Amino acid sequence: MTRMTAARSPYSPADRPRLGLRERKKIKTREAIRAATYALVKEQGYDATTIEQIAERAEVSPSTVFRYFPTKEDIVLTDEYDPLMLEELRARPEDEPWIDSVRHVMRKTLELSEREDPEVLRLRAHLGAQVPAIRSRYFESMTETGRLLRQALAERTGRDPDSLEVRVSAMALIGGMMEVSMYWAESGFEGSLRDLMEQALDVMKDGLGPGNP
Amino acid sequence: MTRMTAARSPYSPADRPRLGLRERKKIKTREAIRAATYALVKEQGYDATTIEQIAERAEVSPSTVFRYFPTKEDIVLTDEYDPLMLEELRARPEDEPWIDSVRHVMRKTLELSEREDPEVLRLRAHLGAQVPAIRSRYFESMTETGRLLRQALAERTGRDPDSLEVRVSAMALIGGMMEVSMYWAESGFEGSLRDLMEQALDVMKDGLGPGNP
DNA sequence: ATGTTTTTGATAGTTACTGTCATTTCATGG
DNA sequence: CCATGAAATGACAGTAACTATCAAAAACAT
Repeated sequence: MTRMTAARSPYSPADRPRLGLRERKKIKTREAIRAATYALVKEQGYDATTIEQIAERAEVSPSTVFRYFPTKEDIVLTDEYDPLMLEELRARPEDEPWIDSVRHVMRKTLELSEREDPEVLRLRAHLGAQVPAIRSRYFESMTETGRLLRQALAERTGRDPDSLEVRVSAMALIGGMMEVSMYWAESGFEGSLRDLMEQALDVMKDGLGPGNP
Repeated sequence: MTRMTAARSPYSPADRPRLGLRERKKIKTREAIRAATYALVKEQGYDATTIEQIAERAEVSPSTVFRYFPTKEDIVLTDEYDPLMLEELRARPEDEPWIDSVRHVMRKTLELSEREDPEVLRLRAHLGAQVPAIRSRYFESMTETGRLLRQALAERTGRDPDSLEVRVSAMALIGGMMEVSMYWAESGFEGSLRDLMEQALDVMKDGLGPGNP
């Protein structure tokens, strides 16, 4: 956040339109749609909430909702953490074991997410555990995150990012992370997600061999 | 298959209606729907194929299609291997490392599947790689398979099947297996899926640690 | 053959999503 | 401040996957 390169703008120092009215409105609309969705979902549940209701509460037309989000699931799940994670990942030392890099990146991302909006993280995990459609989309988006991982893993181990080994390792990790989120939601959000995630990483690091302790 | 407890039936030994006309028709309808779907998908692609077309070709009404399969994706993906896998898994020696048991079970299941219908396995992998909706459903069904795995893993390692460790291990493995299928499809079905799967299991067994070789 | 139960098909409805086009809203140069 | 171009919006019509309901048809039991 606050990553807008403020840099000397052509405007006088104090006042800063920075974003045109159009852009600001777009952001507001996006937020309005998301907020409306979160509220309605909390009130009625996900399935019972229709796009029409969301549009009404957000004071836009249904068309506009679809213009901002391709699917209903995306309204709940869309975020912008991937680029941040990538940045963070690149910042890690070259010789660090990749799984430790992942650990750091995840920790940072979760911290950030929890600081910005602790509700959302929980709602997502909860819906991911309950609603199949959401879980699916959730998995898809983690798969995309997994692609970033492949890149990093390949660089660290000097292997082809498209090799079976790299792909399987990355995806196994994604699967594990996914399950952590489910576990967290299903156990009523006891304990911190970060701690659970670190435990999970320990398990996977040591391998799924014999008595993987 | 052929697990129907044949036991002394009230019929004379030679002739065996065994399944009433009703049951036989149901099986035939089911197969007709599946066959129609596979054919149409091969001709036109998945998205372009509608339930109406499927119904028409299978010579049933759309209602009936939905009565047999809850979703379009299920027509493509539904199978009955899970119970077989469970059986197979229980047959493995108690003291075998669980991941080796998985290896054997997967090998057997893939052999069987390839013997019964080599086309289907490929079509599924292909669609899983191409069509998001199918991939999602695919993942869901593997997740269910993962639950069986949890049980077995727990028994072997004397841990709670609902513990984070067990759940993460099982799901990581599922993620890895999922990726194997994608890999296979994306590389044009080169090599045998079984070999790829075994490679993947080796990778995961050794752990996702430092330079997981 | 007849009464019962199961399966089917027809029909109507809901909802997520797509495509198109006219209208409105912002941006910009004079 | 206004005219002109560009972007965003809303209204509308359409598609397709599903759901629910109910009467007709098929299989079963006696």
